Amino acid sequence: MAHRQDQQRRPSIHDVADRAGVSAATVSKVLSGVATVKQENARRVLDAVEHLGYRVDPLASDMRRARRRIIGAIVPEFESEFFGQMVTRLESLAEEHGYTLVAASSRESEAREKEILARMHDWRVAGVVLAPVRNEQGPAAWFMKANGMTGVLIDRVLSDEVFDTVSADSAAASAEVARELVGRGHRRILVVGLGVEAATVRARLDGFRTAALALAPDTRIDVVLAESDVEPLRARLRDYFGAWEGKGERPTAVYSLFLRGTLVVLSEFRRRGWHCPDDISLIGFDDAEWMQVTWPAIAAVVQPVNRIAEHAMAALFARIEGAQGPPAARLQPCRLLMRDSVGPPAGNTAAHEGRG
Amino acid sequence: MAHRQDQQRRPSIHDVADRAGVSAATVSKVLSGVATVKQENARRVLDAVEHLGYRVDPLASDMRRARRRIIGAIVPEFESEFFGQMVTRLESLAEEHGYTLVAASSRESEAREKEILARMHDWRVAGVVLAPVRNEQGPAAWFMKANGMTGVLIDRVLSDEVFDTVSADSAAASAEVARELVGRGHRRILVVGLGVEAATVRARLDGFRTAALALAPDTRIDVVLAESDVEPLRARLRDYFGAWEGKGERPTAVYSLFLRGTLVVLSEFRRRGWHCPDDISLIGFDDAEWMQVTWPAIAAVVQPVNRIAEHAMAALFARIEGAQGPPAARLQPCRLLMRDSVGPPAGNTAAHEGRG
DNA sequence: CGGCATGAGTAAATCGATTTATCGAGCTTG
DNA sequence: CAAGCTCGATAAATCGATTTACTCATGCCG
Repeated sequence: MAHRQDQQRRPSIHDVADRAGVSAATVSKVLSGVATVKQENARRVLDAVEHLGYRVDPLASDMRRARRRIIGAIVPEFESEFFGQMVTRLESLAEEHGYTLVAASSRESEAREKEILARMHDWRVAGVVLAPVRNEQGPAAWFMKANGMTGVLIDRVLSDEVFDTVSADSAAASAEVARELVGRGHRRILVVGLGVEAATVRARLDGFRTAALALAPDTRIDVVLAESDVEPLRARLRDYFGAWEGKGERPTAVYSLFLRGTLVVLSEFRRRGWHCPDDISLIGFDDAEWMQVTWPAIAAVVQPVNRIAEHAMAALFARIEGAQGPPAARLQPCRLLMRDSVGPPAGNTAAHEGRG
Repeated sequence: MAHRQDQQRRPSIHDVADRAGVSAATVSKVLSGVATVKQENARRVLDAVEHLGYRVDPLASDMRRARRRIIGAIVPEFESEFFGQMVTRLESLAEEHGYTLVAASSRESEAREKEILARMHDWRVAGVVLAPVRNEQGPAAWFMKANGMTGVLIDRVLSDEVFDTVSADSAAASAEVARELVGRGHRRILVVGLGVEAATVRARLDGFRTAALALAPDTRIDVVLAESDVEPLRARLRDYFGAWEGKGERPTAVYSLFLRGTLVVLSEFRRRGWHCPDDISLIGFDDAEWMQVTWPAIAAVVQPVNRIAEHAMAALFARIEGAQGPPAARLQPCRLLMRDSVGPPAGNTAAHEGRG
């Protein structure tokens, strides 16, 4: 009668112990599968658990151990398909290992990124999967190092001398894009990139440039850099294409290094009345569901989201379980999805002038 | 010398107490802003906190109270813009109240939904924001009721006799769509809907039908229902339009009740070489960034994501703080974004009057 | 038979904070 | 001067589980 748990209070391990006529320690042993418990007692404990609907309180359970059964994930945003899928996959993997995933979005702010990390440190997470806003040199990664946290960096990152990194092989994918475009005869190509100092984005550009020039040294590559916001980018593109007005030789193909860039480029084409691939070819880094239904469908580099998530978690759990050795920098291959937006250069046969 | 925290161990409240020459209880009081502490001691405590870089362990701090400072959020998926934005906003709001948001995705499975809920119950979350897979009658909502959990239901939900609900006013938005289409002269309209028993989706259909028939009783409305998967839906649409082959009077407008439906409809148009709005008009429930850059831009109903999140959190915190009273069912108005995909019926350039 | 290993179980310490009950000092009041 | 009160501070209980250290049998062996 001393313990009544039928009201609001959830049953605790002591309620189970009382009902089974054993001590709390024994209950704990049964539930954690320690062998040194009499059959009879184990049965009584399990009966009591069943009857009371007892479930371990993960918070209390984690109290005693230095690292809790929680994995933190930090992504720049939840809104994109890429990070949405990423978080989903990370969540599954964490659960499979008996961990709870706590995800947070840095909203493209390094300050916030560090704050979140500090909070996760407060939570004594066992490990963190960090997709940094900029690159591996940000304050967040620094914080993780300074506090001896266990973590893995993904996506906008190439390698690090403390943490394992996993990302898409941007350079290789870009080289393949170069092969496709140059191979079809394009010699004037516009690359739309992010102004951010992300190592990955730089790799996308360099990979493309190197491969294109190797295939055809006379290839002329223009680069327009912009922030990720729609409006400034739109303005810069307008200026860029405006400058070609009247002159004959504008680019015959555009390679956008990031998703929103592809979106804005496409809408600029529409504004000018240009059609792919007749007037100009378009290919983008990063795929999205809508790209199949635009007219025409847009060719794209598909990032191996799932494989990145899987390798990141594998590396993280290895470190959590004490794996030593130098940090590994892993690159996952992308898939190039050619669609109707890419064709041979427009001006090859007849002069093609879009009106601006 | 007894306590050394400089190694790996984070400083605990006792380390702070030692350094400040007071007891742990006093430190706790200072940090929680209780007034009955001497100035001098408070200063010493704060100095020690500063010097040691002490931060409260939220897990330990939450141990004693029945409800922890955690809010759970469950959404069907992370990949869509809608739920991505939703989680982002919920996260901000939770943080503003000093709570941590733990988000999980049910991946459109009611079984998983219930599992997640059980886990959150284990975590003794203070409250849950649940966007159910189907509607308010699922096993998850039932579980919440059975366990006396505090929660708010959002999105695919109209009202509930236990929990507050917040969702977009689908019916009103659909009525407005009807006004736009019927007003432009459309009398044969195809509605593409989900087969799921979601109250909201039903409301979208009913709202549209009622309004359309009220405006023009001779309006003919066809309905194609499908699951959310792309392929079956594509097949059903192919069949539907195929049946009109040769016959003259196929629908002049399509209203899709969900985002992926809009996507598939558009790609079916493309396959048939139909162009919006000349050959057929298209408008969809739910907006996405890509809809501005398709050719033409697609008209859409914009859901008030942020407002839904805000009202949901407000209601939730009110309940957490003990607000009584009957559950409220709140509907947030949508915004209709007319774009180029909607025009007068094909072959009816002049008259906005129906044929009667 | 004494000594030692082994098996089964439990009391109590522990994790890091919060909260309750208590205590001592200083001050007022009858 | 004793009783009563206030203020500030603290020891100890508490939250719910895990783990350590210890007890008590029992069994085996020399």
